[in-house]
Amino acid sequence: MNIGEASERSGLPSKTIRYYEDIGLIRPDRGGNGYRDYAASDVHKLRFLQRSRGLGFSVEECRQLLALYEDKSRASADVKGIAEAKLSEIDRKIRELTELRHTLEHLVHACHGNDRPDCPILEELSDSAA
Amino acid sequence: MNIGEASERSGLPSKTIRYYEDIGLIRPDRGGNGYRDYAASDVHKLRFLQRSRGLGFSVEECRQLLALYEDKSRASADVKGIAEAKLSEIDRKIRELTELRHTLEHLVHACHGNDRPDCPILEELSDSAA
DNA sequence: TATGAACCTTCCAGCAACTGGAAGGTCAAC
DNA sequence: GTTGACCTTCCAGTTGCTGGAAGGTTCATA
Repeated sequence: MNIGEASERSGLPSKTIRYYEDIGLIRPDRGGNGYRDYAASDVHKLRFLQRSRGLGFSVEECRQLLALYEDKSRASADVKGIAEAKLSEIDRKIRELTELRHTLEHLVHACHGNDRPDCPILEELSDSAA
Repeated sequence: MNIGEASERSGLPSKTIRYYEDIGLIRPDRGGNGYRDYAASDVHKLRFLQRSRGLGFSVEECRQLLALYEDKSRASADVKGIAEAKLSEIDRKIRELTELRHTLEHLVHACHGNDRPDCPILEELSDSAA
């Protein structure tokens, strides 16, 4: 499939997809006309990149995560080590997002007053340092 | 407190803290010597920024999130609207992270073989489009 | 009191990860 | 065969930092 369809299916702009090719994250085939030709597996990788980038992983981290799928014959200690590091990173992100969610939800419920002088959540936040 | 301590407490490099001031995210006091002077509330904002940036929110989105705390007298419809949009965004991120976690965990457990020719998770991934 | 380390300041340059636009080739339909 | 929606490369600009130079401040120790 052409880049436009790959873009639509992956949720990434064509520009970004070409950029990912530039930096060696994906290597689509080329048709006789010079057009990039994406396989279904390419789209999966692109979707994967779209998600992990959106979740705050750097491109280099995404490259590592991607390698976990692609590099079938890699030394398993390497793979395991990287994967486990990423797993705890993901767990941390989930925890932080959950906290952020609670804070925000609390804010919405507690501070719905229109011209309320002080917001209770602000007091709370000022104390809950950590 | 000076920028060094604010950096330590917030987990953000001093450089980044100054940059956030440049683009108007925080406005610390200045001492007679010209040094920036951070209050505890500044550190809370910085920690908040550190987290939300790490979770894939853009600086502009962080500015909005921050406004939810700071802007006590804002029209409540605005605040609620923004907050609710952010809440569903956060929910999506949590869902995606959870999926990513499962995939990765599956990979670690299923593909621990050293020179295993094919990895079952790869087959699975190739099908589970969505 | 001075000297050195460890802070802080501004400014400017560079990098990461896109993003937009120009200039031009391809393709399918009418 | 031409129009419009694709695609191509290339180059410049933006965002969000990040490093380094050049210099001022503070504080402990000689």
